[in-house]
Amino acid sequence: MRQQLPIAFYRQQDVVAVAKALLGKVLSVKAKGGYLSGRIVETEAYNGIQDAACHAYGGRKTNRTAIMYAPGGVTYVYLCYGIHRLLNVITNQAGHPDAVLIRAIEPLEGETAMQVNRNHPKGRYALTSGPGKLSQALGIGPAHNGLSLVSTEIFIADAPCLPEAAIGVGPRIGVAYAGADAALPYRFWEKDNPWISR
DNA sequence: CAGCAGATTGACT
DNA sequence: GTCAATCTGCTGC
Repeated sequence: MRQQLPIAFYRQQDVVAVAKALLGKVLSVKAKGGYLSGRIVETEAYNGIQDAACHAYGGRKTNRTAIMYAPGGVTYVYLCYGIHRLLNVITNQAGHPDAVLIRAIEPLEGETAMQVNRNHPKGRYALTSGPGKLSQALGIGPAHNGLSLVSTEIFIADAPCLPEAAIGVGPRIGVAYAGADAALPYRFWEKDNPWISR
């Protein structure tokens, strides 16, 4: 197993740089019978209080989003549409509610267990190719909200950054309501990887 | 307190 | 292509 990313990685101030750097790294979650893990192949950056697409836009703070104001290096698991859980990584210093949404991974360890979690084996690439799908596949739930990423429960292992030429860049998904901020190129993915979302 | 929309997905026309 | 599922939180009465 590779080494965990240090806490300093998450506390960088440029959330966009962190979102790009996370591509190719390996997300691991402890589960019954061992770890479930996968390469991160798609991310989105949410740039704190100045980003209209971010839950903490304008300094909003609720029970749900309070964890975003913690120092970087913890998880933020958000329940979307009352059904789907979206896994975020909180970045930057305390009081700066920046986050990186993990949108898709490529399974490495425990793919069979992920299929059991998903209970919907319709096509191999449907397993983890979306933020709600990957959370379900990894068994991520409310109990995973606010956990430290420097732990044995859930962590991200280091790996070489992708070459610039292998990274696709574009606007984020599902944030059309955010006005001008919806067009920002804050979504990153590994080109030609079949596990990215649609 | 009611109504509504949302960082999604899967089933159906 | 459309639409429902179902919880959080914002807006307005």
